[in-house]
Amino acid sequence: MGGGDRGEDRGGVRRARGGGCRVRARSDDRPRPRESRDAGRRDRRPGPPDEPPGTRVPEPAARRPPSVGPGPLRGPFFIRGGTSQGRMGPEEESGAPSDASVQAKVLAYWERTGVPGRAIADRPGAPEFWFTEGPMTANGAPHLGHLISRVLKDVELRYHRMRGERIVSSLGGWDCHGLPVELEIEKRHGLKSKKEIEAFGVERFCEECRSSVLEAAAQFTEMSRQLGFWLDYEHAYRTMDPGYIESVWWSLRTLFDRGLLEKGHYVLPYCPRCETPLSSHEVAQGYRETSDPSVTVRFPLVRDAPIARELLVWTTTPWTLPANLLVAARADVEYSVVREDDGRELLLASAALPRYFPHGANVVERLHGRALAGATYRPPFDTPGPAPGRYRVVLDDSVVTAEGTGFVHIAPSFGPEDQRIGAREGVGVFDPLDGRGVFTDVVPLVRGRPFKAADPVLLRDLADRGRLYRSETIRHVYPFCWRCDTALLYRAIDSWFVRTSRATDRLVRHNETVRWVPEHLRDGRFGNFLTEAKDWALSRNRFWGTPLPIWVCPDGHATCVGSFAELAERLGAPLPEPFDPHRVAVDRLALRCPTCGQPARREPYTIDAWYDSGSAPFAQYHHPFAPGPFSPERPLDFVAEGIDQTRGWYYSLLVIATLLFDRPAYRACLTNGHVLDESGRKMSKSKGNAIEPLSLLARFGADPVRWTFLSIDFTEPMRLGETTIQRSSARTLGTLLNVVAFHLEAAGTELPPPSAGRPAARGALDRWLLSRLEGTRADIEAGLSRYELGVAAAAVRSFVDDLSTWYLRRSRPRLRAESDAEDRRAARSTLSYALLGLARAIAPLVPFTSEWIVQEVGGSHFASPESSVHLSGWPGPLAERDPALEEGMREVRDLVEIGRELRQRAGVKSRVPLAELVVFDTLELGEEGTALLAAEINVRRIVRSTSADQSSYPESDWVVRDDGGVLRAALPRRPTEELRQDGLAREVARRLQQRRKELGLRYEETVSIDLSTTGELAEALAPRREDLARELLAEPLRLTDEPLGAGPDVATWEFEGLSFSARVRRRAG
RNA sequence: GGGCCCGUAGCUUAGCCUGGCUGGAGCGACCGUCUUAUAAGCGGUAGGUCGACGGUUCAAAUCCGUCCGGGCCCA
Repeated sequence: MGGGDRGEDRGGVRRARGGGCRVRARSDDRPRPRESRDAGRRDRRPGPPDEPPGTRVPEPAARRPPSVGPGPLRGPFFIRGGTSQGRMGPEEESGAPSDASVQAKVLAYWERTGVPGRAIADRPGAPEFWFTEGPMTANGAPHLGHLISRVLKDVELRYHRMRGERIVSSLGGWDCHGLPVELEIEKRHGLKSKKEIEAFGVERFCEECRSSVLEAAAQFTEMSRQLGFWLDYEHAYRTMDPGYIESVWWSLRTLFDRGLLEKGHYVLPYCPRCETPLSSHEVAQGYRETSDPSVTVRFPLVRDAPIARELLVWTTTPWTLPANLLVAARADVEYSVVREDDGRELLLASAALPRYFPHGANVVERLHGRALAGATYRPPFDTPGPAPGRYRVVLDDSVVTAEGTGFVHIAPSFGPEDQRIGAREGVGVFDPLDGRGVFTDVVPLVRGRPFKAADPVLLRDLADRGRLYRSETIRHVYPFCWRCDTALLYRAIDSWFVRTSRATDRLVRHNETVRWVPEHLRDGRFGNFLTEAKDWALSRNRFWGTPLPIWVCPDGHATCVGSFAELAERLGAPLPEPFDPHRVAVDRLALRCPTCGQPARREPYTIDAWYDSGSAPFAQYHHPFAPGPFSPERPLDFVAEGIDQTRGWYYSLLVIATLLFDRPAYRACLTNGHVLDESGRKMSKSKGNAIEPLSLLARFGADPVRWTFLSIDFTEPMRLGETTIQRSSARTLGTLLNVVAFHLEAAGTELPPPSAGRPAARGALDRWLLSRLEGTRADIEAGLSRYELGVAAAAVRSFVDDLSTWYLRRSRPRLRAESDAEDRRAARSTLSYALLGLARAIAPLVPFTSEWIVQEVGGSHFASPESSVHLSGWPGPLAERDPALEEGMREVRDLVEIGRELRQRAGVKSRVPLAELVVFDTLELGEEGTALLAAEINVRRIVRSTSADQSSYPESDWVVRDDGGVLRAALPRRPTEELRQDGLAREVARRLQQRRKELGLRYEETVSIDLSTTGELAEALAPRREDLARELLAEPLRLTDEPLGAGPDVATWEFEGLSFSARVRRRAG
């Protein structure tokens, strides 16, 4: 869409392939041009582009960032029914995979097996979810704004697809027409004006526009591919296609017949460089602060009196003074006559006196505006020449005194109010500018000067003639062309209008039915805009756009053509084959006026490209000329774009739906804020702080980027940088990947089979995890159903946290070979089940990570498309919720925290066991809860006490947690001697484990250990030698009091005044 | 000049609609800690006029008003 890439460079990477012309008459069934077929076939090739078919992606290749930037044209990448090429070879050795390697692997799998095409395949008969992709401006390079709204759309579309719904439609879309594209071509050929374009050749110019669009589309498609944004790009709609244009014509004809499309001569914002008027919503995109003259000019009254009187008139546009025809005053405003030292008298509003005479003025008379009505004056320049009624003071209520002098200079060509007043007074118009905003011969003084450049010359002339009272410069906000950044001017011009002002109440009413996210937009920014809706200036004096299908005969009868068939009929001849309904081809066609029979010529306009994009819901189906699922009664269920589209696509969609079908355009509207850099500044190429989507995706992978957008509040302006992405993705996605990696490694070949189903979990920890899993699934479902994506993300974050820091932490021994077989199986199947369930529930959010988990934990290892999570349905309830259990576990975890605090206060490290923890008056923890608590804080037993009597726990022997007089728990200050020795053994074991790790030993590898120590430590170790050996997988573990001597495999440790040394050796074999 | 949004610890923020528990949490800092998944986890410490002022109320981060600051949009 047009609004997307304001301020971005348009110098996209140019690819050598020319744009094949796809244009043909609608009856034409010839195959597509070669180029797009080639592009398609390319991607049909199995495996990643750089690999021969069917080979495994080697590790190093997976670590390399996916290729971006200049490269071969990829073309549409979602090919339906792609072939499967067998499985990918064995899994990586060990350790958690990086996001980038996950992404590369999953992407290759999808493209090899055609999963995306199958996932988005049409499902006739299924419940429908109506959506339309806002057509992307096929121009310039994608930026972060494109990226984020595509993430939001993709999440919702995936969710609804998983629910079994039929997405109407899943087509991608390209906004092909309009100034952005034209500017690109102008730049490429150094064209400076419309005249030069005409000399260049309009047909050739349009042809270049067309191919430029096709080239730019490739970059956007690549971004979507890397992001995992699944739409049907192969059949993407394009606003320049003949069928699309015919649908737009049909809609314009409908409006024309209803009297809602009319020609007028009104003052409109006008870009002198582009030589075309702009619509108010385009102007809205281009305001910025600038410096302008602020001048006050003397307008001498023509009067029959000895004392000269002069009106003071203020303006910020001196260049409009040569077009002055009237001065407006207000009847009920009081004006003062101020006598100057030289005897001349000045008139200005009394309210303006402080601004002009801060130190007081010699006011000789006061009068009201009405007394001045009809007074004549000498104009600042005499260019327009005399005519009846000119150069008079007229009265108008639009005059204000908050700024200026209370006298308003009226140039009917150059302002909406001016035009109205001029028309009322019948003084005609006078426009001394040509189409480029350059003064013509009628003002010799500034002939040939662009309007702004005339200011200094005109001011100097006024000063020379003593007519300039005051000249200053002000900073104020002024509109500039949103595309070429030229200062706009307001001028009267012929234009075709869509009469939106006649539908204001319906626009407002329809908007009230929309679910806006964030909600405040409905009645706030967007709602306000609707209530002041002005007529939509539709026509553009340009080349590359949908031609306005209106022909006018010399008598002024206008004929609006609503289809190609009608055009042929009115032409009395078949249309040329192939027919390209763009300028030149269409301009050539002269109709016979149906009213008077005279030849009629087409109005030489194109239409606002925003009208094209607002027609997308029906025009993408070539409605009403081709059969399709579109229904005039049904609004879209969902659209999502950036906040800038409140004045862009959201608006044009609503206007067109209202005028054409008298219904809202969409039911829900998800809107994201702008992306700022890390210090809160706007991103722009010129500032060098812009982040390119493709490089971002290459560096971090799609899911970390997606996750970041979902985790921050995307409805407000977002600060975003690399650290933001690193942090938010490491925290949740990184943790999740590590949980999976741990599970896979610990389970090894004993990974539960994929068909295992819901485990019959008996243990509290397992049941707790499943209960939490189901709660999470339900929260995600609720969030996505209400378009509250942040709610879904928060639920995932909290679950992953619990999964990692509590379930896995407490289950590590169970998951390894250390526990009994049944418990081990229970833990593994529970974890597998939870990971697979979670993966399905987060598939819409992080499709790559989700797919990887399902493939690896599910055991299908990227073998077939059938196993893809994205072809599975949205999960129903995954387990029983058990609120009491969740609450009990909360209590256990609270007590763990308390226990740790008590340990810290007692100064006893966790690895030194203590005899007991006494807990008071808490929930029933159950046997398992008690065991978890005891294990986690390393006490031999938990004692539950109901007598909260502090005196039983003297401070000399106990540390006590006391919450405002209520005892929670008590812990002995010191271990018993035996426990202390246990602790010492732990110290030794911990250090030797560390040593094992340093030596790079795997868990199951056995070692031989010679351990030398004396005294207290030897005493502690001797009786615990067997346990120690088992734990360290040491065969043998030899204890000695002889020094071990030196050697590279001997290490010595000291702690708490004790020391030992050990020789740890890997056992051969 | 108008409209909308935002303002809570150095940073990111929850809580505000529907007033009441000691204003929670994450990052960062510091001290300590964890028998080997993690850029991790855990305990503790420091860090808050909840933008300012006024009002309503027994009670205000929360409701109302005014103002200040920032952002976006419009004129």
